[in-house]
Amino acid sequence: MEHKKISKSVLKRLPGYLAYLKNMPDSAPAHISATALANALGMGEVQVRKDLAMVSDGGRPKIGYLRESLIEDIEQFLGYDNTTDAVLIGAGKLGQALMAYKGFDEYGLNILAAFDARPKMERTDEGKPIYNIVELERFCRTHKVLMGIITVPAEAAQEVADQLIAGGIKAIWNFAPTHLDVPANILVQNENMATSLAVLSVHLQAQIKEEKM
Amino acid sequence: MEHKKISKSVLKRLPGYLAYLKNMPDSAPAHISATALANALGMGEVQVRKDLAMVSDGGRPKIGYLRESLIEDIEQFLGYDNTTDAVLIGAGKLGQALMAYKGFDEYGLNILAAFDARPKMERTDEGKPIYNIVELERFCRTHKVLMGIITVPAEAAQEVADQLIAGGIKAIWNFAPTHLDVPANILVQNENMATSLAVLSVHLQAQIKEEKM
DNA sequence: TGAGAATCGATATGCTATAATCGATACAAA
DNA sequence: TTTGTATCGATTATAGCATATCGATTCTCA
Repeated sequence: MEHKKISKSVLKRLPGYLAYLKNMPDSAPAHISATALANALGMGEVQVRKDLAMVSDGGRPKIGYLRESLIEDIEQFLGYDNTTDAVLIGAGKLGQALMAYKGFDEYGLNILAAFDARPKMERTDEGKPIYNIVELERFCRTHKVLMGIITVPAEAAQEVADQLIAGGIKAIWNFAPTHLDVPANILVQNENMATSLAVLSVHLQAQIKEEKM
Repeated sequence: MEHKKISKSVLKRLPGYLAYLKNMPDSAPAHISATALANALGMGEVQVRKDLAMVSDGGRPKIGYLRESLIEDIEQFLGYDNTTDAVLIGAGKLGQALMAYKGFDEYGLNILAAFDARPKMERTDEGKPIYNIVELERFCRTHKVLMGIITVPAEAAQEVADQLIAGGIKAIWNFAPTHLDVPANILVQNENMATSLAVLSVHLQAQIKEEKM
């Protein structure tokens, strides 16, 4: 399967399919149709079919997709088959929680080390090293790290981002609730809780208003 | 300012404006133009203007918006001015990290209590109670809680969601990497790290490929 | 007081994503 | 072998969103 240009919306849906497929019991049939997937995830069946067609060509009428190879195709497309190294900056509660999360292996993500302005310990509970932030740039360069995860307070985020970029990083996963200014070729993925909260909050307001009527 | 129908894309951008406005030093001018905002956040100026027009009408030519009242307007629109109560289920590392996050007050979110299948302590470090999950449904009903935050492992997420809904909840903030099946009037906001990772991973792959050429 | 500049708000255009439709294909059962 | 059905894949339509343009407004400065 060749890599075509893919839209971000499609890209964001793929992990959902993947998770569902992987969670199916082995006892389930070896084949699954786009229709079945759509129903299970509450989506339009056409959309699912189009999305799958972007990453795989194993779909057969009346049969569907072979689950095993579909999983493989999606994982390969998402690059989960070869691991990428990352560093995490900000060993606070959120940072520690991320370091402790086992599931990242599954996505081909390997957090090499954490950095902090004032490290409180030498290693995380999982045994990963925590360095002083002054080491950051050099570490990134020598280990050829391509991804940085920012879990520092908003005030410090921009500065950290600048150091990461100086260290040769190409992508930033930003958990700080602030906008980062970066060169065009650097990707910033904001994991901004504030935006999610906004959606929830507005929904709840509408609900309350409706109830009163 | 009346509440008009608003698209989700606009909604998701508002918190960005809000954060930027709030972070401006008091020494900055009292007025700010949509143009200035756009430049600061790296967006199109027309888009910013349209977004702001949805929630405020205080914009004056040559002057811009009065910062103070613009902040108020956005906050009111997002419902940050009146607090909503929430419960959190899953007092693991991520759950604890969220409980510890001070910033939620700012968004009008108040986490009343945490629940866990096997509580390891009676209170969080911040003094919020941790109850056994069997209490969940009753608690939600008696306290008229409208929002649930799910930070349990994927396997348990659906069951927790069902209990929340039985308890009368209207919105779910889901941190578990799985799809939740819920009635149509319940809003599920997925904070799915897997989707963000997918975007990052694909970007990095493209970068690597480019470099080799 | 009048000219100029900056900004807003509204309208119009183009694009992308989603949804709907239709024919083609492959298996199953008679 | 033939017919029916489920599913895929391609094409077309629709809708929503982003971008561009233009007139209207209001402040500043001479």
